[in-house]
Amino acid sequence: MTVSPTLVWFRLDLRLSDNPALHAAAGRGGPVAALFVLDDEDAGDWSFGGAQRWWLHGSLAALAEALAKKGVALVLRRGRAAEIVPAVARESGAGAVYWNRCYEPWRVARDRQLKQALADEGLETESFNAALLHEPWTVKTGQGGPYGVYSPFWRALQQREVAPPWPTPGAMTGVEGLESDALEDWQLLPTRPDWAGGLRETWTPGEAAAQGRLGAFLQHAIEDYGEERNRPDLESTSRLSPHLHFGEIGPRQVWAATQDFLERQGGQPGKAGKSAWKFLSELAWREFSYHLLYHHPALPEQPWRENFRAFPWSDDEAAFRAWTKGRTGYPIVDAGMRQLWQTGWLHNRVRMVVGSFLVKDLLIPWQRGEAWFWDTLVDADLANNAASWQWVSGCGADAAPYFRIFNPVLQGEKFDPEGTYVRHWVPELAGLPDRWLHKPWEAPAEVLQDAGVRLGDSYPEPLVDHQRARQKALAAFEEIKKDAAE
DNA sequence: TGAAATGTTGGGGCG
DNA sequence: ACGCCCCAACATTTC
Repeated sequence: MTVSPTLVWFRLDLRLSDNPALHAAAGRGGPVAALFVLDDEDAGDWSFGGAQRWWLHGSLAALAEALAKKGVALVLRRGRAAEIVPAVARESGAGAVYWNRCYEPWRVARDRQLKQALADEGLETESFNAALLHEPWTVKTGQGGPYGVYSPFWRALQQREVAPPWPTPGAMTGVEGLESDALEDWQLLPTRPDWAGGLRETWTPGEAAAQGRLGAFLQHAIEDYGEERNRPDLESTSRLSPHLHFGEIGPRQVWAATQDFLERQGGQPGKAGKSAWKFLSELAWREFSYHLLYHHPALPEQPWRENFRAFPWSDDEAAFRAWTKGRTGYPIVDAGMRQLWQTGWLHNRVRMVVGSFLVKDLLIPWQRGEAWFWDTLVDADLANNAASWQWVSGCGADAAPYFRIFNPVLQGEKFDPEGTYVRHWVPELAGLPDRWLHKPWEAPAEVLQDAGVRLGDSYPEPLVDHQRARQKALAAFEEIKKDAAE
């Protein structure tokens, strides 16, 4: 008796290893069809941003090639998943449709309906966990609710066993004759202008590159991660975020590989061991964000702390534009915003600095920063992006206290002490001595002249005075504190 | 996963 | 020798 084909619907799980849906499809025994749907219409405000589209192109090309080697063609379709998935299931004669779960609210709602619709057509459906260490509904406090504070969440996570990764399927039988869009026709790559040069230089999308990143990190950087992770001038972080976002590598794989590293250390509580656990705790922040989003679907739009709805934001369009362009006059902020624009990525420490600056120095709503990051980050991830902006704004779950305002000068001096980061991304300041690099407006006129810096001309004057901006922010926060008390 | 303001301490200069 | 002041260094609290 022949087994009917299985349709695997790929989404943010663009890998063959540790892919439970694909693994189950291969194990079911019949032919396997693979589908990716460009579902912009379903996504509303949260369809893939520009940098993500660039990445998606490369990732889909890599996935198609890897699947082809296993005997399976990747079918590309564009439109509403609720129509396309059942249609491709019919076209392929599938008896079952498998996919890995996503946690964006719009996907959760859509997929639930879709699953019912497929079942109504008599198809077997099953969804799997490929994106998280643990499902959001399985991690509960002693009270039985979801965690709202990171530290106890992380403690709870450490008590749990992480499931091992699934093996990569061997050769499969494909389904012939399914029509597919051409990837090029989706026009995911920018053309006029082609702003993706820096992205191409910086990144290689795809599962193989993701594994390469992880391997290189474990080999060269993880030992010093604890001490150097906050240094944007060093290559001290894993840079796995876009690979994780698109599911080119899964968190269980990262967890398992890091545990292997820990075992090779012989379980010693030394620097390397502490660093490795620090790295895992960052993976747990990703997990925490996903759980928050799952339990609070309004996270990307609404402040978690409700009194922040009354916050007296400013709507200074010119200031927002200066921030996006990296022309605020604060070197560490500008360096970060330019790194983001050119490479589609930003060091986490600098994300906090530029985020604090937008929200607290410029008093611009965090949702605007969130939207800019959504469009420009290759790793733009609904859960991480929303949770992190709420964190830095002081309105999120377990957020930084509202009065925690980053001083961009001190942050620059502390985390870019030799100024290599600023000099690289803000070359017009490269000639300044270290002493003035992070605060050029305080430099004596002759120092500026020697460095070829003309403030207000070759490099902007500070957009705001940080000390005064800080006082304004604190006063604004006092306003909503009163509101909360009433 | 801050920074600034304020408080405390202790060494050294000096009358 | 002693008390006084200054102030850097560190600690605590406040925003």
